[in-house]
Amino acid sequence: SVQLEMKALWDEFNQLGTEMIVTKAGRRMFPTFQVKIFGMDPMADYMLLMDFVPVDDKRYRQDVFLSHRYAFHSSSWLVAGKADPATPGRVHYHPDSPAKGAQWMKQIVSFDKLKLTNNLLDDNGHIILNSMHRYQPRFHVVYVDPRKDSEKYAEENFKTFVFEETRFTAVTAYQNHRITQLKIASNPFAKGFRDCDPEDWPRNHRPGALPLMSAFARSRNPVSSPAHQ
Amino acid sequence: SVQLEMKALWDEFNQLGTEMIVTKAGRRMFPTFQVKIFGMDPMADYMLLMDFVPVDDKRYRQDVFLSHRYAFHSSSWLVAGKADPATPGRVHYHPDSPAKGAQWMKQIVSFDKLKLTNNLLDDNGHIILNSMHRYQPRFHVVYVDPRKDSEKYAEENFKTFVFEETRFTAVTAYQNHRITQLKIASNPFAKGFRDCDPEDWPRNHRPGALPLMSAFARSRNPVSSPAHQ
DNA sequence: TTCTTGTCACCTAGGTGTTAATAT
DNA sequence: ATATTAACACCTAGGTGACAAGAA
Repeated sequence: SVQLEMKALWDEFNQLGTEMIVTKAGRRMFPTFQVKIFGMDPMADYMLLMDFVPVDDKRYRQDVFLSHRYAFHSSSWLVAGKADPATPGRVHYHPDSPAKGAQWMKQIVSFDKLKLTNNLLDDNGHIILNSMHRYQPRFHVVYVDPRKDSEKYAEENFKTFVFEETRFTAVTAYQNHRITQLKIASNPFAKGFRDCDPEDWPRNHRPGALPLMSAFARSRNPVSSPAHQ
Repeated sequence: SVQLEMKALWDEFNQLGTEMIVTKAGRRMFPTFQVKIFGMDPMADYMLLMDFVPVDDKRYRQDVFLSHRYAFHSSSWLVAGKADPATPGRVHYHPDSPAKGAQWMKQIVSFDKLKLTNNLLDDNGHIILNSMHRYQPRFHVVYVDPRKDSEKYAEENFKTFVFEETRFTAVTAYQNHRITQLKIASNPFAKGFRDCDPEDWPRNHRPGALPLMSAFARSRNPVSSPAHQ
């Protein structure tokens, strides 16, 4: 059996409609797909892998409010038509594969090397997805059968686990501002975009440090760092 | 068979008398011990590991020149007496162990997670060495015998490789200034101490950047970074 | 005196959302 | 109009030798 790690965080994202950025170079997922595994044969070899299947055959587009004179981006999705041609159905093997059951079970298994791309010609082995389409991550456990006619037993030698709360829409830029804010609040690498962090602010506060700029005041050129200019 | 990577660099260090820093928290080796492996059974499982054996039973001390009025640190070593009591003889398993021969052979095997410490009570699994003592790194390949009476064959199921050019003296601070300079010149993480780097200086040069301070002018307190103060 | 320790500035390496410019 | 790209400031995480202070 398999237990999804950080389920509470996944639920929070899922409630808003999770979005995952895809880039040409490949982008990690956040939250990272992580699981605890139980009930393996400690001595047997297993391969662990993930793939991503379309949730439907639709293409989405961002919703827009039409006010009296202005248009506002909404946080909901409209169906924009039929899905684009399917992407190459790649899989991502956990880089520790193959390994013994004991190895897999003794700690959380993290797919933090997995990257998503929208580049159909990607040759880095990343997972290729269509932007503006919805996907369901799947987790597969494959028992490495030592018998030499193991192909015959392929059907019974693997097991698939699906956590619906990990569904997401692939995007090249966030569509829902609340998703952006939740990513900023929960991903350590986005700490630079937090307007304040009540949690550990007094601890880390250095009196002379430059104040964090608000998201609105931020712009690229006018801000110069004295150490670099 | 096994081939030492970066042999030219190891030779250069060895000619000067390689020194490796040991710290309480654990310090990586530089150069890193890396090998290419040939002739494994691609389908069989192997464990790869390293250990460190004393080269002799001596303790060393730094040499000093006595000039007319002053004493200068030399770059040679004097025997200071008999070795201190032996440290716990730990081994470091390559973290990918066990893995198939095919996996090990398809790329360079790097022991960059291995750390050296002088803390006899270390509980991070690091290699414990006595400072001011000389050591010979050893590399071991263990075939994981599938037979259930595999203990009987332990003798024939492993092979040890020794590269004499990887010998070094464990130190808590560098004794030979030329070793320090070679480390600075060849370790990317020490780039901050290079006085100049003719190789790619024009490329990386930013006109407004603070100039690198020379080794002599450097001191801790008078230098303040405007971004942090 | 000689060796060890802890802290520091300065790096490498790479993961974030932002933004302006460019496609479509 | 909407979607994508590429450069960027700002982080996390952690590997360097220098240095001052401490220990033996």
